Amino acid sequence: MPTERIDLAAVLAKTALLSGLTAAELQLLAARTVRRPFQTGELLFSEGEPCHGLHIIARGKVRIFKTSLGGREQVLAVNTPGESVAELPVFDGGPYPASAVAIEDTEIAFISRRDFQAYCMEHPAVALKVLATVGARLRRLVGIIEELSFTTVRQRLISALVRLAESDGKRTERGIEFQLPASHQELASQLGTVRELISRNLMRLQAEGLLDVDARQIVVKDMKGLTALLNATP
Amino acid sequence: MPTERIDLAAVLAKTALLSGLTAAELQLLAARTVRRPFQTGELLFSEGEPCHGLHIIARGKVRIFKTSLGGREQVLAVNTPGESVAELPVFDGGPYPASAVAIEDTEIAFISRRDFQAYCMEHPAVALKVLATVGARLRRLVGIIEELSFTTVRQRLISALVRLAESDGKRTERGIEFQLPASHQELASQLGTVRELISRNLMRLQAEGLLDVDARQIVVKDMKGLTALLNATP
DNA sequence: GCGCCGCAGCGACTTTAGTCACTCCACGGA
DNA sequence: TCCGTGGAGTGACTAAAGTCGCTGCGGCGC
Repeated sequence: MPTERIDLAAVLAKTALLSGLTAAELQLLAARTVRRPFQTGELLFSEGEPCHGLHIIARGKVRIFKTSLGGREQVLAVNTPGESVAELPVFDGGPYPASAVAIEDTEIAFISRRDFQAYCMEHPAVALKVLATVGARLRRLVGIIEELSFTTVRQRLISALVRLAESDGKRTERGIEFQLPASHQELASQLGTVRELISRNLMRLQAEGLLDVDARQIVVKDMKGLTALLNATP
Repeated sequence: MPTERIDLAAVLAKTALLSGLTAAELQLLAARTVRRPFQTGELLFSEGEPCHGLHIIARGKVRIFKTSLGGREQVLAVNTPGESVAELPVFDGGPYPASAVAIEDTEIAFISRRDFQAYCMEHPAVALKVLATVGARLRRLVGIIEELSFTTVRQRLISALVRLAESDGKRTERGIEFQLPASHQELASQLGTVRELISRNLMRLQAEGLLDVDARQIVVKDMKGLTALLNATP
C-alpha cells in the first residue's frame, strides 16, 4: 500500500467531521480523496464559483472572506488542520458564498461532491456530524452579525484583545503580554473595518492607560478596565 | 384515525425538509409530532435556552432575532409556513443562538431532538435535505454580514425597497406602488439600524425625486435611479 | 368624547467611521 | 549601499450613524 494512502487516512481520522469511523471505513474514503497543495496566497476557490467537493485541511491555514466592490475584506473564518472548509455548498448545490485563500503553505484533502454525498447516505452518522460542524459555523456567523450590528469598532477590538490575552497571554510584572497574531490590516478585515481605525483605537487604549503598545507587542495593564468596557453601552 | 394526525401529516408533507417521503414514513413522523399554538407576540424560545426539538411552522409567521444590551434588535430571518426554525441546535446540542417570536397567530409542529435525530439516522436522505436547508440559511447570514460590513443604511434601505418593488410592486401611471410590509421600527431591525434613519432616508430619497412616500405607501418614480445607487461605492 | 398608545416626522447635536494623503521605519534583494 | 516594498502612525477632513427630545396623528378602549 503506498504511503500516500496511509497519510490520507491519518489525516481523515483526525478531522472532527469523520471521527468515530473504523479504519476500514476511512480507507474507503481515503481511496476517493485527492491531495491538493496550495502555496501561501493561493486561492482555494472564489466566491460565486460552483462547488465541486469538500476540502479538508491537512496542513496549513485557510482564511474565508468576502470582498466588497471597494476592495475591503470581511473575514468570516480562519480554519486550521482537521477542520473542513465550505461543507455546505457541497450539499445545497449552490455556488461558494465566499472566497478562500491559503495564508500558509497548505495541503488539502479533497473529496468530490458525489463521493461525499454517497458516503453520507451510507453513513448517516457522518451526515449528523456534518450538521453539528455546520452548527458551530452558523453560531460564529451569528456572532459576527451581532458584533457588526450592535458594537463599535472600539468594542470589537477590545473583545479581540481580551480573547487573545486569555488564550496567548503571559503574565509578567508589567501585565499580560502577547503578540498580535497578524497585521493591523488583517485584524481590521476580521473586525469589519479599516487599518487606520485599528491603529488609532490601539493608541487610544494606550493613552487611557489600559495597554502598552509596541508595534505588535501588547501589554495589557488593566484587564479589569478592559473587560468593563465590553459591557458598557456604546 | 383522529383528524389531528391527518392534518399533521399534511403539514409535514408540505415542508421542504421532508419532501420526497412516502405517506407511511410521514405518518411515522407525524405520530411523534406535537402541535403547539402561539399567539402573536409570544416567544417560541429565547436566545441561550437549550434546544429540545425541531419547530416546523404549520401556520403563521415567525421572526428570528438577536437583542442587544441597549435594547436594539437585529432580525436574522422571518419564516413562513412549510419552513423549519432552528434546525441546527437540534444537531449540535448547543443552546439557541437567537430568539424566536410569533408575529402572527402561529401553529408549530414540534418534534423532539431524539426523535428527529433517530429519524435522520434511518433516513439519511432527510439529513441531506436538512443540510441543504441549512445551506440556504447560512447564505442568508453571510449576505447579512456582507451588507452590514460593506454598505450604508441608505444602501440597505434601497436594496430592501428594490426587492419589495420587484416582489409586491404594481405598475401604475405614477410609478411602481407598494406598501411597506411592517413598521419603520421593524424595518430598522431587519436592516440593523434604528427607526429614525429609516424615516430620514426615506425622506431623503423623496427629496431626491426617486420616490413618493405617504406613510407606508411607497411609489417608486425612478427605478433605474434607485438601482444605480446600489452599485455605487458608499 | 377623552385619554392613552404606538407609529411617524424632525431638529439639533455628538460620536464613530471612513477617506486621503503623507511620513517614518525595517527589511531584503539587486 | 541604495532602493523598493509593506506595515504602521497620524493629521485633517467628510460623511454616516446614532441620540434626545419633542410634535402630531390616528386608532381604540372606556
